[in-house]
Amino acid sequence: MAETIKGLKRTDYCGVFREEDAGREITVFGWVQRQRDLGQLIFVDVRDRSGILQLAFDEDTDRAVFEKAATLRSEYVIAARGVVRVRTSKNPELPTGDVEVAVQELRILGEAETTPFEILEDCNSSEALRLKYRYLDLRRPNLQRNLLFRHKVAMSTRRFFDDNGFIELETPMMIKSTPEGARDFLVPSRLHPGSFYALPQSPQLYKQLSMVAGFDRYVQLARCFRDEDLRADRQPEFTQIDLEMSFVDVEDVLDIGERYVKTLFKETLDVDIPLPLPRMTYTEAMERYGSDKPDTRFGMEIIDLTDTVKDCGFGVFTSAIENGGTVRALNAKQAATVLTRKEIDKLTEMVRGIGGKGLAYIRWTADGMNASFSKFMTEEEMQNILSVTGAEPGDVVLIVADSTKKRTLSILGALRLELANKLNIPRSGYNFLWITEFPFFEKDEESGEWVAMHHPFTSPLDECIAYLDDAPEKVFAKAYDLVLNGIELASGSIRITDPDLQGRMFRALGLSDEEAEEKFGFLTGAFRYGAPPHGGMGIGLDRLVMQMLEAPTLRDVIAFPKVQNMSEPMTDCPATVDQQQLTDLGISVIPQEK
RNA sequence: GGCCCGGUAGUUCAGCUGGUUAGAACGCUAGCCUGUCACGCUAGAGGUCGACGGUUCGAGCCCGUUCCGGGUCGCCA
Repeated sequence: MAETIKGLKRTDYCGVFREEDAGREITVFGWVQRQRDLGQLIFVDVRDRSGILQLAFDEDTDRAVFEKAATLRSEYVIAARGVVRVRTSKNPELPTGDVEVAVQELRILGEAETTPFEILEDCNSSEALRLKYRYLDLRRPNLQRNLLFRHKVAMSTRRFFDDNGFIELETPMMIKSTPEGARDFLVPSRLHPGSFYALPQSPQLYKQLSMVAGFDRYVQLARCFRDEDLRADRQPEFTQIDLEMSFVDVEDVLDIGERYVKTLFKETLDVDIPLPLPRMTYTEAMERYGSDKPDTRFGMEIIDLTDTVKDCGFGVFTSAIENGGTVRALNAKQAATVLTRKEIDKLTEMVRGIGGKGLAYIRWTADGMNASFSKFMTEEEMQNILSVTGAEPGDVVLIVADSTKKRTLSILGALRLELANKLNIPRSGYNFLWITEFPFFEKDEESGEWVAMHHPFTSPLDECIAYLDDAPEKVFAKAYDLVLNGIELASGSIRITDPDLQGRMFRALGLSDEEAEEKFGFLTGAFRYGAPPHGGMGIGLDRLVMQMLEAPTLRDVIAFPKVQNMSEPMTDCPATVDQQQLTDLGISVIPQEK
């Protein structure tokens, strides 16, 4: 039977005690990390969120207290009152290792069964098990640290934006579904059978309306929802630092964004981020790194071989070029020992898996040079490739040819990251990069139609408006992403506020006036009553914290995350509901075929 | 939905070419122990080898199906 807390008040957290506290009478609460019973002497490590403190029970301890200490087991919740004293044998491993508490009063506030896994810093139990007992997993010091750090990030964020005149508004969680983009989570309406709310993918439209409403600067630590498959860096439910500013252009938003990043990293990590952050246009990022979120902590940039090989004898290269494509390469410096034929075959498989036709290579070892296409090339043509790629003995040159430039580049972008992993290229530090001037439209590979790359409220660059109707490929957007070490951290844009331009935008995307009115009439309607020019962005808080802590997955920085099949192992949701609940909502569930 | 990897005590794993009663470490239980701190020592308990079916004299091991978990691609304006 557990004892009560009556009459006890905590004086300190466990982790704070040092030698100068000796002699103090204190009371602590916590969980038993470990009990070491030496017969006439018992030590108990008690743990709370601040750390671990040793309790000591010996010949001077009251007999009843001593006997109670003997019954303590791991993870019991206890209260201890006693006097801090300097240890006879100190433990340099522990911040509190110079002291211990001679316990005068001990209470067992809650007993504990043997836990399914040990509550240890380096727990090697499977994540599946730990997620089922997430409340135990969260007791581990590393997750405690991660979530306390996340709290500090959130506090620093709110302080920064408050200091800069932003107002936090709460936008609704039950909104109108707009089926463009990611799939919405739907919430049925009882009062309107057959009608549904959606959970927001972002507060986009509401924050724009708050600009129309005159709040001028808005920020929100906003929960967002997307019904798409999970990844290590993607959860269906996530938090965005969502902001919007009136009377600004691209420069103003980037300025706030980078001053925020600098302040945050200084306050929480004591890391200096030099400003201004580097910038690169989307086109340049694709050409150099084959990605719109390049990891710039290492080089290995993409090399253009199109001119070099356009007249060569290798049909794979020349036909790609003749079909409007391109030939590009990576030079994996000094990789010949790691990239054996077998490894290159694996890379070829990977390339095929992501839509490439194949992978040509030159492997230059001590035994000489071996190229997959050498028999199609003259000596001079080979030499040209070597000189353009800067190849030297020990290098492996990997070449992709494809009839579309975008595919060539993105395959090499993926290959570049794979190579960095395989070759263990050192990557450290925090490399921020703004990616600017995104294309406005992209061609859907299947339908061949132009679709908006961002949401349709993104403003084109001023000088591109002229091309809107006739040359969509020439239209670039006032859109920008913030990339950190190859991960997209933030994304934003300057919005369209001119109703005429917005109408042209919708038409360019194939939306009829009626459809546009039906879907977004409330927004375009608002813009007819005086809309300030505005823009903003959303910063992924979870990803930001994950990067700052160098955590391998988002699950390490979210208290109660979902797993790959979008369930939560602890509560076992989603789950079926009572038939009556469905009836009330006017919903019948179609049995799913296996 | 496709592909890859995995599933054996509470936990992490080992288990040979298919062959007796499936092992180890940690944890757990009990006893001993006055300076431990991953305490030590002694003893003990603990298993539907994910599930189903097949091959075989014999299956943890081979085959098929299936379930579960992780990663990845599709997807994520």
